[in-house]
Amino acid sequence: MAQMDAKQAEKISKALSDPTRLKILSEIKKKNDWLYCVDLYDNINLAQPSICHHLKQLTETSIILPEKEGRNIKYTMNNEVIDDYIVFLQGLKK
Amino acid sequence: MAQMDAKQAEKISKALSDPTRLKILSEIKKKNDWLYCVDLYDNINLAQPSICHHLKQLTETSIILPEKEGRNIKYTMNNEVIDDYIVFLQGLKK
DNA sequence: GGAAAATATCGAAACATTTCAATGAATTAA
DNA sequence: TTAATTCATTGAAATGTTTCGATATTTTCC
Repeated sequence: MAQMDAKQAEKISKALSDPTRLKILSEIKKKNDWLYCVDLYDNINLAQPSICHHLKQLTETSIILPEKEGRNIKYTMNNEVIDDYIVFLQGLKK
Repeated sequence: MAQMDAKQAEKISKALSDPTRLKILSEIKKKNDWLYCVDLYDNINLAQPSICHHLKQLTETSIILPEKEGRNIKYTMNNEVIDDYIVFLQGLKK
């Protein structure tokens, strides 16, 4: 990703503006590397399609990266996107 | 503000997840210090109550700080909140 | 005090997001 | 190949956000 523009920053912000999605990110962080989708069903009190919906928003913005492993999917944090977003935020400051 | 928790980060994210609000922040940045509310009516193609609504969301989260000056209100960026938000984001990374 | 200017509030329409039950698709294991 | 497991999609209800016209509030200037 080059320089993040306002439209991209808006999308990242929106992806981060939901308690379930922040919870998912903290679960990934807790796992330290890869989090399996299946593990979320234990920790998040929502129906499976809802969790799937939130994961989609996080993957579509590339905040997390999915990897298929058999019939499971595991996710990892994409630090680059967060870093680019931080650069954008720094640019807002006076 | 002490350590920003997930609930606060969610609110900041939501405040930043709208094109008009990002535009307002870039206008404040452009002015380099203080932006007058009135100046936004020229640069943003929305009715006055809509702009007022967006300013409210930015002030309620303390992303910008208002100051009354006669019958005008001027706004400045609150770097601290952005910095605290950035610390929260860094904490999401692996 | 009365008129003008700047911002805020209210209420409703339009639009977007979240949630879930039902169902589909892909993969594994028996 | 059949059954079980995991994730994705669809469609609809509930909820939340954005927008604006109308109107209220606050301050200034005459």
